[in-house]
Amino acid sequence: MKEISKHYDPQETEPKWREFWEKEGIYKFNSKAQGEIFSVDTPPPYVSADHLHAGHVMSYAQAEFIVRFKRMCGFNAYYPMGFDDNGLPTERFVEKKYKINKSKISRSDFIKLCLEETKKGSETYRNLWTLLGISVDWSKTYSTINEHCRRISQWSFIDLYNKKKVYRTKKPILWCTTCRTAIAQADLEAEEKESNLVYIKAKAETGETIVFATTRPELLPAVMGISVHPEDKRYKNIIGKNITMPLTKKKVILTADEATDMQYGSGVVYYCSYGGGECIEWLSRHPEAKPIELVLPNGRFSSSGGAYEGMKVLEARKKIIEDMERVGAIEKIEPIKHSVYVHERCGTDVEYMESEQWFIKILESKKEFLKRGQELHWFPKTMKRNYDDWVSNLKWDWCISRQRYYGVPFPVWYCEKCGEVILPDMKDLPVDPLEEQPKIKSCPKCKGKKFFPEKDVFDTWQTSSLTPIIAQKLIGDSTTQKKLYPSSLRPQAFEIIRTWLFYTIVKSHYHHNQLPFVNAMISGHGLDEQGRKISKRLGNYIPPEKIIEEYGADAVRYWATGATLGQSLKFNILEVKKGRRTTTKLWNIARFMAMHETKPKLVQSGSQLERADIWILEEMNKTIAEATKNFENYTYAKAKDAIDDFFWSKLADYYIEFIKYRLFGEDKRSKEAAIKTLAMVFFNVIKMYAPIMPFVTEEIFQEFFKSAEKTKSVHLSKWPKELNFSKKTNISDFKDAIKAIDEIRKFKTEKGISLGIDIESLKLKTKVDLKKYGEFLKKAGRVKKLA
RNA sequence: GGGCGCGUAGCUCAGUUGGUUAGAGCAUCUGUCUUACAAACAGAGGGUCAGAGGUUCGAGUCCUCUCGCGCCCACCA
Repeated sequence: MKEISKHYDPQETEPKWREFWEKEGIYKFNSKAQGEIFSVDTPPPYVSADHLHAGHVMSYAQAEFIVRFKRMCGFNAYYPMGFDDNGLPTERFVEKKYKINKSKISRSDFIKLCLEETKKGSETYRNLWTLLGISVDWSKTYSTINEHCRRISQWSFIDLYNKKKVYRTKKPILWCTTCRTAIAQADLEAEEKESNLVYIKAKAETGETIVFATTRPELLPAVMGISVHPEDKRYKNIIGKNITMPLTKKKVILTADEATDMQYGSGVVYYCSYGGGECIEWLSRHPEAKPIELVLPNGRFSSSGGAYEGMKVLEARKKIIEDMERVGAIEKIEPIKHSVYVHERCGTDVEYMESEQWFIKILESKKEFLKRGQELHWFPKTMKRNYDDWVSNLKWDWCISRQRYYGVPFPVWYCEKCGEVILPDMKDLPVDPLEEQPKIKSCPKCKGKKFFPEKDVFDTWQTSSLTPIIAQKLIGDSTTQKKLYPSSLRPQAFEIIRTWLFYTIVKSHYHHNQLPFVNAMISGHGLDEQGRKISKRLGNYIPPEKIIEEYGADAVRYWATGATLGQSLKFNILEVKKGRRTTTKLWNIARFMAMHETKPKLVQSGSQLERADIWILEEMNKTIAEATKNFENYTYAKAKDAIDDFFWSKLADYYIEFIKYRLFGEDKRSKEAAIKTLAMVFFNVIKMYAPIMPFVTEEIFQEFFKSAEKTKSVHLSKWPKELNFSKKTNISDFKDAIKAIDEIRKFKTEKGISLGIDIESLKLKTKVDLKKYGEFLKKAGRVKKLA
């Protein structure tokens, strides 16, 4: 027998198996392989996340436990990998990294930089995922900016256009003045901010002074109207009268509007274009009012701002308050805290402005989306509430056009003469209308011959909402394609339910009239050891590569297994260390087993099994049942606990001690039964740990169990089933024997006697059938006489 | 303001449909190099299960309220 090293060293073994898996294509998808397909709609991470940390590791590892489990259960796993590398996240990243501004660089240079960063980013990911042993099929990858994805994204747009789910219109929209683009409701984030509620005095034509309160006094030049509640007695007599604004001297009519809250401020509200969603709603009830374009796309005041032209919003606010104070138009200023919407990518206060944009209709189908949410299997169930809340509260159709550079272009031209929308042929996709002309020679509507391109690009989610289709179409043959949609599993984090998950359902509903995936597994966040969010800014993380280098990938994965689905998990170096110790322990048991040469041909019949053997086999069966159930429910933390408990406390601490006297004894039958049982049980332990710790289990499998199951890798071996063996011997009283063993151990420990030393005699307090267990207790407990 | 989740040993958490002295790991203390493992093993101490009230023969577990923490959502100008 060749020499087996005494210590398990992940640094040495892990690279070996990484190469082996890659070379042998262990995780390669084979459409002709047996087994039902289990397909994963892997989250394509933003490649702009150049600082990968434990949080990333956690969320991807968690999904991966399930894939490995399913693979061992005989499913044909389809586990591709994607990278989300277009749109604002990448642009923002490049802008920050190179300190550039979109307006000061050419579009093509900018895109070039983005592509470079994208490439670097995906390599960073691939390296870490490989280190971690994430079992994706690296021959099935996509990036959301590549041709494959552009084609599908543009196809989706045209299909929705044909289905009348997409429209273009000019209306007030959400706008980010920093990113200089329209954004969608899902891109908003509420932020609690300090502000001032300014009470402004205005003169009514009747001579009375009327006071209204606002947090946005700078929008005074864009005032559209002013309202009170129709029942408000204080103002009844001046409804319908002219009100003159201070400074601008602009006159508006005081209207009655039921939406006005009599209790808030002075009970008078002024509406301007646009102070917020409420102004837009008010406008829809008061068509007589005229919006004014005050804030320009760059965040500065237009000429409509008069004296404030060219100022940024906050400057103008300061100045206008000063000016009003000077003319005595301010009654008082109350400091308040209120939540304002900011753009989640850059934190800028969101403006509302009128603009022409493309939208996907979502408001009209809320009910259908809620129904889809009901059809979906949520893990954990409570996450559905999150989705329901979001869908029910939607207020805007999905704005998909972005006035940006780096993204999938709209496949759209317009007729110069009549403005007709010209779309390409599906077969010509993807197109870049900035680079090419439409194939048709003249406008079908007006026969015009000149066209101009749509310059906007898609919202990044317009493409990533199609990942199940993108993944499906990576496979060529159509028979397999059919089996790949919908995906079996969508693993993702909770904070993108309202975006990625929701938008994917929208698309699938419109395109295919079905769910895009059967199960959704929602993970929480990885936090730092104090429970704070991990971020580059706080620097509160150790690079995962460092941790892997020190403790091994298995150990890091072991930590990640500890999370409850949907809940955040604090990073805990002690758990990583525990993982490391588990690999060592597994290795040691393997060595022990190998000392007693055996082939895990495993247990044959019950006749030669002794009570301890039956006990451990029954415990093993319970553990297999428990681990299987929990992996199936995605509660891998519980699966891990069950396996840990069985392995450490039952197998290592008891069973091995129970059989030592037999392994070193004379009775060949008894020895054989013990060896076989040990091999059987340990083999199944290895298999059960395989999804969690793929490296050490592979090492042990290749070294000791290869002959037992004719597969190339433990990861292609069969997930353990409960073992059938003769249950003729009733061992329900074996727990008394264990209690007796405990008593013997306690006795020796308290006397300071080594457990390895035989003692002369002991009178047991534990009630145990000595006729049955006397011999066993004496030998396993190392006591010469028992009473 | 609404919703969801959490609050159990010094720390991190398990506690299934309510049922005997509330569990684990780590940490602490004591002992042991036992023919796999001292990166281990054996043992010990440690908890008014956030607080109050209620239902019940019986509550960490169910109900109500209070306090604290986290998250999601919400146009109050």
